Amino acid sequence: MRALGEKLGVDPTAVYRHFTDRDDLFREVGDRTLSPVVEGFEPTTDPSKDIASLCILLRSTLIANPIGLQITAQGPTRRPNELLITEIILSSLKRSGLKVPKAVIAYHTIIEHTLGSAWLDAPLARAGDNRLETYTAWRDDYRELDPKVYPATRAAAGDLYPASELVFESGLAALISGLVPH
Amino acid sequence: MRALGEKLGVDPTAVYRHFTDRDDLFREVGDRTLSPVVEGFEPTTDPSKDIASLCILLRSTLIANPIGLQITAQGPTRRPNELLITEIILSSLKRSGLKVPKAVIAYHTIIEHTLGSAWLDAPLARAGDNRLETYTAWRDDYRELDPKVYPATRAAAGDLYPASELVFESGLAALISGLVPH
DNA sequence: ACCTGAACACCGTTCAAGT
DNA sequence: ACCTGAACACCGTTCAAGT
Repeated sequence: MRALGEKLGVDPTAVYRHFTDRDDLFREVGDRTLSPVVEGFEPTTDPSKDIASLCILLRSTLIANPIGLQITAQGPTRRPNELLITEIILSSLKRSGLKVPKAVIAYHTIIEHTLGSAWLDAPLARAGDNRLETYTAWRDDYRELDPKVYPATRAAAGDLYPASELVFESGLAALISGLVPH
Repeated sequence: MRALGEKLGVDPTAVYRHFTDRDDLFREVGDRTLSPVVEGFEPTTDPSKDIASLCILLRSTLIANPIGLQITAQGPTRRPNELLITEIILSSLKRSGLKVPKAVIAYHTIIEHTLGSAWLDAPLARAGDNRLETYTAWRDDYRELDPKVYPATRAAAGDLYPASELVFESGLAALISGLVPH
């Protein structure tokens, strides 16, 4: 709050005139950061494709600007951009032929997968270029494990931590093809 | 740290003799909290079943004691219990017939799904009994949305936020059947 | 070898007072 | 209607000093 005050050229406590507390401010800013998702989304005639492209865009947007991520774990903000994202996913699921109780489970599963992936990948993605070096260092650690205690991990060591986008998208594809009629 | 010191009847700064910093302590405690997963796991002859039961146990353990969750987002701790969980999943995937590059992607996808679900559900699960009341309050909010702007969300309002275990397990089943040979 | 205690450099937030 | 500034009640961590 002090850093924000300085950035704005204003007393740190002036913010409390406009937001009840830090989390309230974060919810508002967090929803603003989602506007590239709503604006960048391009609907097609294929509901499964729409869900996939929206989720990929949502994940990369959250990773680029993770300010809203921690607040999301406390529940839905029910603010405009978040609601529009919910609407796009639910209406796509409806278009795909899913009725309401199953569509809702599919929605929660898919959004949970997307938010979870963004949450796990955000810290490393921020690190930028040394992300690849970090992965290499981890792999080296796994390579030094005792093959008697951890044989499968030791054998897989060199292949651990592939591109996180690949992991996310392969999971997303499995979820969509498992939960959405096609 | 001050609260911990008081609990131990010791100066708050005494901890720094044994751990380099707060995160170091949390990594160690976090791995200890995973021991019920390793000890409670009961292997069968079905690799897919083993992965599912391990992940369900891991998720509920993390939710019951989420101290290690935030640290996990900064990368693997590579401590004993975490490594054993990795080993169980990778060896199950191997048993199922998956070779190394694909097995690793399946591993990351499945563990990401499990950690992500625990992260999203932990705050509400801690709230305990008013969790259901919270869900009801949220549904009421969604029911009041403008049906012209959010038709699909409005129509699904009453069914949103089903039991989080159901959401997690249906996603897990879809992932396993999509990524693991059977 | 381990712990203490003062201190540093921070936090989010409240509230009376200002303009 | 909005901002200021002092103050409260906290943080994690360091480091010289103690036993």
